[in-house]
Amino acid sequence: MSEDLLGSGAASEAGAHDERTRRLEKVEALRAAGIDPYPVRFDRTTDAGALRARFGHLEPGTETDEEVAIAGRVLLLRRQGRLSFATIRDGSGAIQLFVSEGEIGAERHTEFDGFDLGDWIGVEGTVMTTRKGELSIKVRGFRLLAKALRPLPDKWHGLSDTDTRFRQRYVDLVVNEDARRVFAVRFAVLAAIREYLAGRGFVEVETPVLHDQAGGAAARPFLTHHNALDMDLVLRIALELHLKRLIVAGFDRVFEIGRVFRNEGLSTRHNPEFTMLELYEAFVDYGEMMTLTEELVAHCARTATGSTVVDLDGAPLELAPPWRRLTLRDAIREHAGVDVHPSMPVADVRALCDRLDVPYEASWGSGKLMLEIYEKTTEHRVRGPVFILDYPREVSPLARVHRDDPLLTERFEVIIGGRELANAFSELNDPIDQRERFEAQAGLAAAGDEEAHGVDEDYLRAMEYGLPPTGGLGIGVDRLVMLLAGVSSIREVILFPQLRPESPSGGADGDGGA
RNA sequence: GCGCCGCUAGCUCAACUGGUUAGAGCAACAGACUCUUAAUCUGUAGGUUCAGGGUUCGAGUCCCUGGCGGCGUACCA
Repeated sequence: MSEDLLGSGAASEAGAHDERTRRLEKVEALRAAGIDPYPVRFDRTTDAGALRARFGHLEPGTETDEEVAIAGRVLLLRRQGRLSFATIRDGSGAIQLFVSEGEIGAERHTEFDGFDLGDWIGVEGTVMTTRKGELSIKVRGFRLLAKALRPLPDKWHGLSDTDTRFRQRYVDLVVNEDARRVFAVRFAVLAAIREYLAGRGFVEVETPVLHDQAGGAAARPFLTHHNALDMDLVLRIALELHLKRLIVAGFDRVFEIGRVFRNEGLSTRHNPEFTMLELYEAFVDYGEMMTLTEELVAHCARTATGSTVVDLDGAPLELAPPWRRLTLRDAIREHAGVDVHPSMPVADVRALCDRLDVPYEASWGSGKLMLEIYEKTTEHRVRGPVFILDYPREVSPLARVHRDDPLLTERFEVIIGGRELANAFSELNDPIDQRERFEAQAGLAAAGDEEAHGVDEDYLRAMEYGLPPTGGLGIGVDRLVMLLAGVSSIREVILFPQLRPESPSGGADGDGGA
């Protein structure tokens, strides 16, 4: 009978076949002996972390009367004749099992030794420490909770092949301590953001992922289709326009932490779906957004890592406020040695681009050229943290015109380690101005710019009901986590990053975009 | 998209300038062992060297095509 079992699943992975076969035979043997290898539940009384917290300071060689039941995955087995040690781990940490033949008898001890690395087991016994002081559970009873059929990777080296690590993240997280650490940082950052914003009166909301029109950012969207309505939809590329509708509705402070989707290339800094934090606060301008940003990031750093100092490219970087504030114009002056302003004639700015070796397109105005000069000469050299202020109006269709300069907007980006971490502005709340900006964007779209989008009439209608003065902020959560966890690839902070399909099937995937 | 680099046992890695039967640790299997902790010790088994083609007396190694990945670059308000 076992032949059928063996033939079916493992055929494609001949290498693992022997080990898998062996374990399948154990499953059959257990069933034959009336033992369910996949029982329905196990009632544990504690976990490894709680035991460590409570008994972590027991003297070596201590025996207690504390009876516990605990469950975990077998990670290490040290069989030593009539005494066995095992290390199991649950969600809170690892703990050692002390399994003595004198305690449970030869037959049960042999059964215990039949467990394989990777199996889930539940045990009961008493808390003790070994002579060397290792906190352990002296096992009185045990049972298999789930038989693992596949062997875990090398217990010391773990998995190193990045492809396998990302495709089989469930294995990566079992065997690679650093992967677990990075995601612990991520989850702490998310909790810290919510805690900080809740403390300041922000309400967390959820807005649609399926949009009938892309907007709120410059990016190519993913396309999809709703069958019942027979209409094409796009996956959102930003949270912005719905959140500002909610400010119109009368929410003073809202935020959303949500997935956005951009149909772009993959890199160490880009995944096609990623997590944005966007927040909007009525009656304030981008000045308050700066204060909020530096406090929020410092709070996240403290909560998730215990310090406001992170390692950036091998050197410490202080994230505690206040951060330097520098206008875009001054930043360019500082790093590129030229003075640019959107009021300059296009020909003059083009001449500067030529001099600085910055490529450009004929359709670009002075504002876009200015931004391009910044991005090519300055941004990647800024270590930060620094607020870069006052971007050209031409490249900021949702930001309010600067109070002192009609060609600029009240907008800032946060740069840390040469990368954009946040983007914020005093929101544009003049519906007439907004319509003009949308129409300019629509013109670009009509001219072939696939990242520009058309006029969002419903958003304009909302604005016509009155959007109060508002400050808005967007933070790339994945990049924030990268910074705080000290990793250089966005794939390290996304549980299941986008990869090519595993099987080289005869792909009918000519153009993924459409 | 383009360029460079990589892919060897289940896992982590070796294999000189193209040269004998592709090696080692972990995992596995058989055995010893009641305070180990990457347990240790003895023995055994385990390979389509990513795939396909080519050059050569001889290919893990050189060439071509393809697959997957990494890095860089392009793209990325």
